[in-house]
Amino acid sequence: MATGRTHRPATRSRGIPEATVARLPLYLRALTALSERSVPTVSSEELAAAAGVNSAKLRKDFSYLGSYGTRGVGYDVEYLVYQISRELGLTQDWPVVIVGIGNLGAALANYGGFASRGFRVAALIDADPAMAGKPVAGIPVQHTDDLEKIITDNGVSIGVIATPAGAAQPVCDRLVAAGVTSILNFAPTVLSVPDGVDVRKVDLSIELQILAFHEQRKAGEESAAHEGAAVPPVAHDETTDQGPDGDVPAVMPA
Amino acid sequence: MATGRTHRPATRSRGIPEATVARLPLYLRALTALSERSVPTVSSEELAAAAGVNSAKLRKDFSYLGSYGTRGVGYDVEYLVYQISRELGLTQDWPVVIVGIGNLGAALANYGGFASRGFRVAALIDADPAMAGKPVAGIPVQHTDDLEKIITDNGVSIGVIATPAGAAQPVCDRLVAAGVTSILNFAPTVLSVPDGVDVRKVDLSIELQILAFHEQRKAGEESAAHEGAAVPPVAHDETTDQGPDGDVPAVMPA
DNA sequence: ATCTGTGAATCCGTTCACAGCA
DNA sequence: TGCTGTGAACGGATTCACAGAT
Repeated sequence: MATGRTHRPATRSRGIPEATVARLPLYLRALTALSERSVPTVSSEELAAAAGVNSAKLRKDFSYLGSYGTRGVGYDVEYLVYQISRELGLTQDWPVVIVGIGNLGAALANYGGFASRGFRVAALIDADPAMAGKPVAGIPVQHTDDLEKIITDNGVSIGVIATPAGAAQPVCDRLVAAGVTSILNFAPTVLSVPDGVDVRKVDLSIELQILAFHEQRKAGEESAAHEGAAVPPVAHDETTDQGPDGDVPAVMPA
Repeated sequence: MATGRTHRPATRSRGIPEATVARLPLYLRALTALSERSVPTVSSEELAAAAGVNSAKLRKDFSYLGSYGTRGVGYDVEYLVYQISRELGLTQDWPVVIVGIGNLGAALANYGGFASRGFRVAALIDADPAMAGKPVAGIPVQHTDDLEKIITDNGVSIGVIATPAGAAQPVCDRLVAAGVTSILNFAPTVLSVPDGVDVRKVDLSIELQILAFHEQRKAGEESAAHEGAAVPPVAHDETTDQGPDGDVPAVMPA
């Protein structure tokens, strides 16, 4: 069939599985690297290796987007970059505000991955009056008082919260009230938001705790070859699967 | 080496599902807050609300740890804090090194959540000689040349990589060679590591891209009330479930 | 001959609903 | 009565394995 159009099987899926959505950025990154090296096509096997997943998963993922490959050959790199970018909504440019310009907020503001992928830091906001006007990453910090105006003036729909835990929910409420519908939360708090607002959470201490769990298990296994009598070293998981995706992070108050 | 086998032995009760492990830190945080307010017991319903999950999931999660609740009453807060801490391996204290002391590395070093939860920043390492000796968060930065010695001297098994993407794999290799077996990677790269080494990844631009996807979908739905004829607005998920919708992380061998 | 696309099988996690105990 | 603990049902995600396209 003619590739190149949003072939939309009305009967079924307009829904790409969440797990697949979470991997698209991974594929996109790998493809972008190939594109920069002017590689014209890539097989599912090669691309999967570059993205850190297995090829069956990758092909299944791509099958949700449509039939963008060529049997016997592989995928056209440029074409796939475009299709995935479009699917992720990166062909437009999303203004983002960062609230809470402490160490982490500053790091985020300076993070180059923003601009390069469809995101633009529209404003930096902090509650400390002493910060107001000070440029961070070339962008002057604005005071929290102007939050609502900043959001509406810039048409911001994505907000990043990098405040201390205690400030996160109030900030979140104001962002949502002003029209933000997607939030990336670095504060170690469970945010409550109305229906229709997405929250993703990044929590450093949680990630470390998960690592500690596995670390402890490894240490225990070294000596504990007993217990039960039939517990092989269980080398954890098999394939090169790197992705935590989603959670956790942190910023902690005193 | 493709088909990595790794039989997963029918792990008995010692095998807590990954998804559950990923939530334990969440419960622990909520419980710690309750503990600080001297709340003696809590029901699955209350604790679930505080952690941002539903109560059935929480009870199921706890059932993997053992029967720590009292029917008709709830869970003893202090006891649960202890049990979960133990399960996560937080009753011991884990020395951690942070490699790459740029904006992000500094933010991580300053992050209070470390010390408070069983982790101790044993050293900060950077490749820039100009940084050497300069204290960040009260800890003097050391040069990459001494990486191996620092790891072994401090018995470090958990490393945090906050370097630019290009430096991540070489740093990772050196960490692993020196004895590190768990890595938290903030660099936007797929790391390859030998079997037995855990890698978790935190990637800001990926999180934003996932948000952009949903954001785009929301925008599209506003006007597109057609298509199919039987596709209700599907307000994403129902309950304010903050979890990363189910993905779990990572372990990856080479 | 090679590599994609995908049904079918399987695995894992979530939710349901109720039995069991305080 | 109230709330935990858990088998069973369910649903989503991963893997398998092969049909189909080039």
